[in-house]
Amino acid sequence: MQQLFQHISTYYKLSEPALEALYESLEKKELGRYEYLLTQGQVCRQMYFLEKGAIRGFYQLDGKDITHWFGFENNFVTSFHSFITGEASVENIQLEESSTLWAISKDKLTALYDEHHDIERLVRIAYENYYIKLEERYVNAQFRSAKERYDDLLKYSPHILERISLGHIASYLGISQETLSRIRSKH
Amino acid sequence: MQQLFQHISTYYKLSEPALEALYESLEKKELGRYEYLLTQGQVCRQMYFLEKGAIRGFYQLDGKDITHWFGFENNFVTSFHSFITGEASVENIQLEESSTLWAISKDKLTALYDEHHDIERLVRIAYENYYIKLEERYVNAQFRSAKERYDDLLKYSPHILERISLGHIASYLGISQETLSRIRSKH
DNA sequence: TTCATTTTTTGATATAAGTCAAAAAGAAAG
DNA sequence: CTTTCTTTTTGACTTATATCAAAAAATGAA
Repeated sequence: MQQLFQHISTYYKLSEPALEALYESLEKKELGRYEYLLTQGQVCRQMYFLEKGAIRGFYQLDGKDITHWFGFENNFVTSFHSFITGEASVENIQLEESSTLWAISKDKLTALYDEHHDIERLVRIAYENYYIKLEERYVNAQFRSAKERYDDLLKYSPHILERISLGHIASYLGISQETLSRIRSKH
Repeated sequence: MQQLFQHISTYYKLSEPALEALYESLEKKELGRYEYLLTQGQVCRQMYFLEKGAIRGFYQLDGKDITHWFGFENNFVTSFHSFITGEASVENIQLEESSTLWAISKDKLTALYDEHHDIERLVRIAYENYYIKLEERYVNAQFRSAKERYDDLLKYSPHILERISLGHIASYLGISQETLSRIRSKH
């Protein structure tokens, strides 16, 4: 919890009453490796803050898993599409490591927006940051070669390489596992 | 202006005083084809609402233009990274058609957040929507073939095909112009 | 209309990356 | 330690897409 509060203060400094209300709305979850936070078809009604651990989001395409994001310490994770629209999720969220999370329901978060302008500000700022990160990821993914994408990962997100299996990383990078293995073998 | 107000009401219904304050902060711009809203190296201090026209965002890679987004009627456009961080932009924003825009400066928008909680809510909701649209675009871009990406564009954004030159569309789809031409020739 | 410029198409060839199959290496279980 | 199962690597081959070059078509100006 301390860690969550520490992290969100890098986005925006909440007032004491807002922090207190937020505290009241959060629920701690401890889950083991390979457990699911969400499976496709469900509506995602929770937003999670990942205090410790690793998580991936993936969906099925032609019978294969496509991993399209990872979450680690200090990340907010949810199926954004489902959480925002209230529609059934097309993605699955699975733990890659045993993890400690803080969950808040959409209803409680919505209520907090009404009661505390600064919580809505914090979330607005968080969305801004998540938006530009995604935009960067998009540009890197679409307009660069497999090798360049791997080199970027090595440079900017080496923790992913240390904690996630090659198959999932290859999928995340949008390349085959064999190609990734070959790229890697030529340092 | 009517159109902007109409459009934002699909996100969230603002109070009368908020609408009035927003009205006071907007500035109308009419620009011609090929004019620039922003060139790389500048800090983007404005957010634009595109009432009528067409716009593209692109950056330079190995001497070539890479078009990574288009804007049309009812879109909010800016260099999000630069606007949000205040850093110099790596992208250029150029008009594809003569356009009518409404501009708001970051300073004025920030002031509006303080004065009107509901304007911050509107923007938070807009970011949510833009985030999930970008996420969809990301998944489509990275995990599908050139043909599938083109078919998607044809299905979901046919207006792009009618209004934008093939070279820019190919760049947007992350494929060469020749390949796009060949895909298209086989209906 | 005619000429010049830009955009799109077509052809030949090269290359990055995928697929299928099997071997090797690593991790887990008894 | 073996045995088993999973993950990673290697090899041979295929395929999608890029690149380079030139022709054709479209657009725009005079």
